[in-house]
Amino acid sequence: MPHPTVSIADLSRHLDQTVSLQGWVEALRSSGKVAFLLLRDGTGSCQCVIEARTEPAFTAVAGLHQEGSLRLTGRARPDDRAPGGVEIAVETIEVVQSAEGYPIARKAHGVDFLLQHRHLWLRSARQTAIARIRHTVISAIRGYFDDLGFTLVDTPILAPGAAEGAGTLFTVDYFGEPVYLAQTGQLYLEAAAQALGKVYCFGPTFRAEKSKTRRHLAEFWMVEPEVAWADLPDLEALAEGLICRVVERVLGGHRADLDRLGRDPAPLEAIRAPFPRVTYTEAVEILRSPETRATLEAEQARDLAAVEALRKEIAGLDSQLGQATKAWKQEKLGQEIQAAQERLRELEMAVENRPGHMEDAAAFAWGRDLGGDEETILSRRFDRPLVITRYPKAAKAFYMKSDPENPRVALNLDILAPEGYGEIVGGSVREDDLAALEARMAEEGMDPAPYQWYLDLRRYGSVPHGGFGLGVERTVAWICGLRHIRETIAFPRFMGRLYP
RNA sequence: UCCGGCGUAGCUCAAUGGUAGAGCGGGUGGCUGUUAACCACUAGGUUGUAGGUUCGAAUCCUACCGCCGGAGCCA
Repeated sequence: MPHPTVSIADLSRHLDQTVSLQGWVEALRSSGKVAFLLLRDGTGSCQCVIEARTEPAFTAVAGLHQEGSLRLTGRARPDDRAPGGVEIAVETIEVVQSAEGYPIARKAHGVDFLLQHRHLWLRSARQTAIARIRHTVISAIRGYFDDLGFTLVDTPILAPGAAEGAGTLFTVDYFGEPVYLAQTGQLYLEAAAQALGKVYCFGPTFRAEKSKTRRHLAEFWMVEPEVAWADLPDLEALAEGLICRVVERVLGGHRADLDRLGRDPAPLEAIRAPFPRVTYTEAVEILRSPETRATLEAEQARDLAAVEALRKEIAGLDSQLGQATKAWKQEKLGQEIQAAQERLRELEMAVENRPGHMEDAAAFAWGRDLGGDEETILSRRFDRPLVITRYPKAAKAFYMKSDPENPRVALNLDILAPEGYGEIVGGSVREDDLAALEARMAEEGMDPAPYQWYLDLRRYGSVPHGGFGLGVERTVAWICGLRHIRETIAFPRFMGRLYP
């Protein structure tokens, strides 16, 4: 076969040439005189035209189904009627496998069905767009730290004990001993930071929390930098630069993918340093402030108007439904109505809950940890990620260093993604003084014996240091504008889901 | 663990106490430079499970199972 095999992404460089493509059937329409095969190969999609006089190709295409695999050869030519502007005039087809009975149709499906067929769902245009963006997010993260002179250090996944709450860990049998799947590499990374200065780890982490929400997974990926000699402003700047770099790389290379996901790029274009920074104490004041009350009242008014608008929209769709003649158009309208009703339910719930949120916010007591509702209220007041620092010490982990200017608070930071996507970064300056750390561990009732190696880090050349973790899936969900975190990873693991 | 919602054809959904249906997908035939093509025909069901009420249950009641969302907790 003298013709070059090319990928669809490269097709525009082969106009008016005869080329071979190999891939899968994305869509197929065939008839007495002509067949249209939308071929996808992982790099893109291309319409391939098979005319009835082109035998045996025309007969062969009749045996194909959605997601059937094939090789074909034909001439690449520009045509305005083809999606993408280029199509293949097919000369020969080799069906590799017909894919009869492919279960996922080109229509709406329920989430559970799609997750049960996740191994096939991955092929869809939407899922491949997310996968490509996730890849860029990860490579941008690695590039950012590599460019800054960080060294990657892989930390163990099998860990002897809990760094934080032990109830949230998965237990594994380790030669007869119970050990846990790591929920962070941090403690090990602190050791590495004293060896190499600037380090990061990047791997899967595990939480056995029985959370069934669209923000939670039992297995997710987290990047954790740890920096010797760093203070809190250093960490804020490091995290800020990281998020900017990631957003910039996605915007730079994935306009078409974002468009395919229906993601408005405008909120992402607004992501620039400096991010707004508040302390926990200021956040509490913001929550209690009349301005927040006014913002919430404005949101309430806006949502009430949106509820009215949606009701009208649904009524309009209903009347269209009455007039629609084609059955499949009725079906499509019916699905639009359902989607609108779902949005309506969400809005109505927001409207119903808001008075309670307003009361909670107005009465928020210093010392409580910020809950999801408070985070949402705070992040909605800014168009960029919000950096919140210096939480009450009591609400935070034992290894966090106290603020020397106010021992009631820790030198920590959380970063909330905009648009209600929640916490994407959590980190702190670590307690580097041996006596203070031992005292804090005693307060928590921790047995110091298994932590002797960790305490050694304070005995031998202890320095100020700190780090943070950034959750990949939440970041991808935010950047892609996804309703659900489960789409951000190829094979999600969460309560009740182990297949496929 | 708690609160709320939902389980009907392979899929998405109708049927609100009285003969279980439609679209998509599958199959057969026709037809068209098609864009979720179109037209005709066709196959496809223990209405999640178990019990109860009733002349009669997809529909009402009870329990269980499964799924979804939220709270708590977190990235």
